[in-house]
Amino acid sequence: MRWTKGDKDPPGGGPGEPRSYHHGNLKEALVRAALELIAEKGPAGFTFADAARWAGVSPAAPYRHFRDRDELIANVARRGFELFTEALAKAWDEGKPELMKAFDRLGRAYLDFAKHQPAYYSAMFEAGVPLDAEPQLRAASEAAFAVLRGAAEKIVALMPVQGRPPALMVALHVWSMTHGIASLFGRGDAARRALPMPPEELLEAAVLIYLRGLGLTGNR
Amino acid sequence: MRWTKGDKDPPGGGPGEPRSYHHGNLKEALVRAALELIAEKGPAGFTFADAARWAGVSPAAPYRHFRDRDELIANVARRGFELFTEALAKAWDEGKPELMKAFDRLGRAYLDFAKHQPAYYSAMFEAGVPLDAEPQLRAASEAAFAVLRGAAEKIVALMPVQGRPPALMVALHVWSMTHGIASLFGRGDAARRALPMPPEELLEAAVLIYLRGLGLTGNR
DNA sequence: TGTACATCAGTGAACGCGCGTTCACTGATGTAC
DNA sequence: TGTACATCAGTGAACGCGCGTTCACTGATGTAC
Repeated sequence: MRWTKGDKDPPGGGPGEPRSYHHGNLKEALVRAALELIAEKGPAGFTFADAARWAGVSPAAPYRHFRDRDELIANVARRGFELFTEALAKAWDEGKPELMKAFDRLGRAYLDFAKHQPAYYSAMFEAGVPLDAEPQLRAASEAAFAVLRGAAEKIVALMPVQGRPPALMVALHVWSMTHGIASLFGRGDAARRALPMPPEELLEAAVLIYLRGLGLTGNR
Repeated sequence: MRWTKGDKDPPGGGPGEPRSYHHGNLKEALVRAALELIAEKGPAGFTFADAARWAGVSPAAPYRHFRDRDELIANVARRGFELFTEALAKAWDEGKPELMKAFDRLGRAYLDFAKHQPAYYSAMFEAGVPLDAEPQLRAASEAAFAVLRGAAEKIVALMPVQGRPPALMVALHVWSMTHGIASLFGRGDAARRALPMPPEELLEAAVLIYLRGLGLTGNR
């Protein structure tokens, strides 16, 4: 799931670099352009022509790779979900070595992604991309949620069978809380509010209180 | 805090209606146009000229009332926060007659606003309006949060002094959770996910579990 | 190894369009007397 | 009550601009023989 420029990329992956008549990697360059431009001005803040300009090609060139701007953004969203899934799965690491610690890592990984990949996050959650705008987009989005849900299942299994809450509900609660914190406070963005504590701590406290409410003491 | 068309409005408040040379209520009509258009196509989905067309005036007319599109949206956001504050305060009703029930009403009012005033909600939270884009915008936004915070203070006061959590933190948690649910599931929008239960119930369950985690039993 | 050819990614010029913004203007309204 | 005038909200024509999209084209690359 590479999204940074690799060693073997030909020249021309970024603005201003000289290149031959054929770009050689324009599709990737357009995705990178979209990421740069979204990060700068939001998902609505750039045009197809902007992306072409950023990649150093003529305004007609992107049509060889994407039908239109929406298809480009949907592609970015799909890649975003794939990276997101990977990041979450890595943080969760199947709950090893200790479920509660792993669950905390999972939440932090979520916030971390929103903070450090704001362009992907924006394309995934804020650009209004319909989930059927691109093959595999829905599947990629579901895969990300599946990590959360799998974690919730293991957490819930710590509880006695009677009164055990549905894992799906727990997953939705944690997702909502985390997404809410990420949206309201997670980015350095001028429209957001200031916080008296880092978002990671706000989230950690919330999850601890929530899990205590479910009857988990948090010390195992 | 009127935002619907009142009895005394002159003709011309909406598209297609005949009117005299002077519109008479163009500023309000432009705000309504923005709301309609945001609801239809999102906060980035309309232009200043669109708003003028919707209100039935020439494209130059809006300049008598707003410097540019951003000022129009910021105005919508401020009005949104004012309505939001009013709706939340009314639902909370100072915790009467019973704190827990009132707190539940507060959460529902939040979701209700996001659902039934998606255009305002969008302008307030998703349009990227800087809080200093309009006089009173920041104050209006803080007033809304103050309702939540005041409620959290009363809830926290139910607990014994030792181990009482900061009310600010509780307010932030509830705000994040509610905003998260509203963003992910709260609107009928195609980009959003389906839910196995109504968002109101999802929120209610989350808040109950959370408050239980704080040591509140929920039966008083 | 060299040559001919097919493929295909990117060019650049062109188009119609709608937007943002300005301007001198005009017509409705309100008010002083 | 009527009239003259000031005010001001909205007009409509105009402008430059950048966008999305198309098109016949061109030049680089790969491959069959």
